[in-house]
Amino acid sequence: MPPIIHGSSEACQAVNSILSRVGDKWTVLVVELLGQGPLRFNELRRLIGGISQKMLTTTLRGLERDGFVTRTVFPTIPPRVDYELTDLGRDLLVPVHALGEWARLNTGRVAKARVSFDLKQKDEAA
Amino acid sequence: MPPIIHGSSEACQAVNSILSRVGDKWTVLVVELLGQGPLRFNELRRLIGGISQKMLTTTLRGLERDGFVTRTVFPTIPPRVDYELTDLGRDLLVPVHALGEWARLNTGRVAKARVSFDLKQKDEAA
DNA sequence: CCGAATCCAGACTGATACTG
DNA sequence: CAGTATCAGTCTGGATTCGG
Repeated sequence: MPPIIHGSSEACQAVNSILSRVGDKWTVLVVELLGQGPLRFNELRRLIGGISQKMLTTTLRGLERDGFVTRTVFPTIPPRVDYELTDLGRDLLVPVHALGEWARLNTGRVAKARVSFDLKQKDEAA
Repeated sequence: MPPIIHGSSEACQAVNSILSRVGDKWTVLVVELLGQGPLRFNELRRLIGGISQKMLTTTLRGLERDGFVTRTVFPTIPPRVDYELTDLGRDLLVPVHALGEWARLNTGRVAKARVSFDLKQKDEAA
């Protein structure tokens, strides 16, 4: 999953690496949910609603690998696995929330731009 | 390109929509470059280095559609096209820079987590 | 209950060639 | 110079099935 930028500084690669993780389909949602406290696998699954086990597993593994969440297994019957944000994960939440807040505030502007752009395209086609 | 989140509020969809644009391979790089002033197509191409014409076009069209950049065509020979950030684009740069700054500061932590994770994986395989 | 493994369709990326 | 068109390879996400 490492997008490599050739003509650019290493700092940019670092940024891109973070953005790639943050920008994928489920990561932010999972991180935000875990931000309110630890959750079990199927609790997450239910809360998200439209995610497959595979994608949830993949997402959680990625987050675990990058040190954003911990995975705790209780070897009971039935088994139980808790996921929880690390300090690093909670740290990440700060700038992510800022971007999220920006998105919430500016959805209207973006939506308007899209409509106007699409309209112009259609006109040119005619 | 609309990732749909089922079990979640509309606000989350909005956030996700922005993050999907921001998280793709070239968008941030392009936006940051344009943040320093308008650029022509091939100037961008050269500055980025590893991008194909097609991807640069696609990225710029997406940014234009969302209202983050303007596209100005000079019908001269040879033709000339300038790309420039809009107010909305410059606005977006603020939270994006915050996230970028976080990434720069925390690359080490993430890298360390990855190494330790991969090591643990390898041990378990043995 | 948690999750690994497999298979598959569709989206995304990119190299190449061509156009105004 | 600034694209568009086409085609091939890769990657992603999801359904299904199986295991601990």
